[in-house]
Amino acid sequence: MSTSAKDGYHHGDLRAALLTTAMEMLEQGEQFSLRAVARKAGVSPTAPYRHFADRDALESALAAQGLRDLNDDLAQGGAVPTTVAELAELGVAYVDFALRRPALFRLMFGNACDDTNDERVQAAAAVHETLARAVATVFPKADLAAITIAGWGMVHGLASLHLDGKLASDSPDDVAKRVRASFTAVFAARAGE
Amino acid sequence: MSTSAKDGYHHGDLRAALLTTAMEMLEQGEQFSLRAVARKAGVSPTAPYRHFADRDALESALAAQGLRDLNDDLAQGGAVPTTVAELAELGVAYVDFALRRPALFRLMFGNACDDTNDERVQAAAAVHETLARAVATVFPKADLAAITIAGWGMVHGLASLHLDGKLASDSPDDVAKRVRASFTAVFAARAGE
DNA sequence: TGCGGTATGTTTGCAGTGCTCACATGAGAA
DNA sequence: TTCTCATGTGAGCACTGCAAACATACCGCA
Repeated sequence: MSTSAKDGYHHGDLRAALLTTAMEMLEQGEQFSLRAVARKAGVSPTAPYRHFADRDALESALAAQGLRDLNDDLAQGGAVPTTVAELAELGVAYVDFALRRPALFRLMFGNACDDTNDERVQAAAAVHETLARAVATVFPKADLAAITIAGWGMVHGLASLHLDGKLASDSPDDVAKRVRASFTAVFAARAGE
Repeated sequence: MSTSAKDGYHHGDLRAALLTTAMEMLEQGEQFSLRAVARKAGVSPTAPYRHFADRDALESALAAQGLRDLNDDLAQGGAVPTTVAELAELGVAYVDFALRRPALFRLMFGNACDDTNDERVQAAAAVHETLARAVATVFPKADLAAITIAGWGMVHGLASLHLDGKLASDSPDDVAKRVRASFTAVFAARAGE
């Protein structure tokens, strides 16, 4: 039948329901546990184990979804940046994502991610590629790998440090300004390469 | 009496013993819990509550110690860097710390740190200042705040991304090379400012 | 020297968690 | 229609953080 819930013993599409329920809890900053997700989905405490091997598996699925969402945010508008200023806006979007969805961001980047051949690894690679494509357009003559990693690192670090309160961040606007300032400080010198 | 353990009912200096025990567990990658720490310290499961309000308090104390250790690593040798290459070695040390003591690094930077007026906040500020001093020496004419934050962000991001497996890291040497390459890619253009 | 207050450690107990295993249900193939 | 097996349930184990109430012995004070 359809993917919507049904009233009977069987749910219909519990896997999807669990994922959306869990994602909602993350967004709202609620304490996250397999049992709590099951409870909120109106199902027995152990039902999730039919769809996820363990808690890590659920978290990985959420992280993969988060990486895809982040990638969508970065590709927002569809246009590949051509100037340092436009590249900086990619950074702003990255940090903004982290601050808007902190719990999810921590899930995406906060644990070892040793999962081999996972949708999660692929989603992370897609983010990397989006950033690399942007860097390649803005700095066609530069060392692509080095600049991409440097830029990703910087943006990711700014996001983490703000998220964890290591950099006082008053308003979101201030944070965005700081991100732009970092890009300017670091990349302006090589504009046009 | 002294700070060493004693055989009797009272421990002597349980607080310090708990901290070192917990730190050992972190270093060895063991699963960390208040009860496990108490067990390993040879004391009842709830004894730690006499010295730490809750689990968070213990973690904050460990994080503060970790920040101090990191700061020591960065100040290693005592000499303030004067060239971009020497500045890059600060970055190498930072990333190296994260990879050598991953669980501790996650404690230090992985949670909200909303603790006001804490030794932890102070320790984080000390790290910031060490980095700022280095940047000020290498780039005396540049925008200190912007470059410091950009550099800290980059280094911190590289550490996090490596730690979480988002950047394939074969050997520690490769990681160090990548960090140096990032510094070169980003700061070489403005050497001498 | 003896005494009592208090910091420190213990015991008991509760609610919550991840996870396993035996069992129940019913949707869909035969 | 029947039977099978994916999907959901329930009881239960070991563990966790944390809160009382209780035990001990170190300390200052008379």
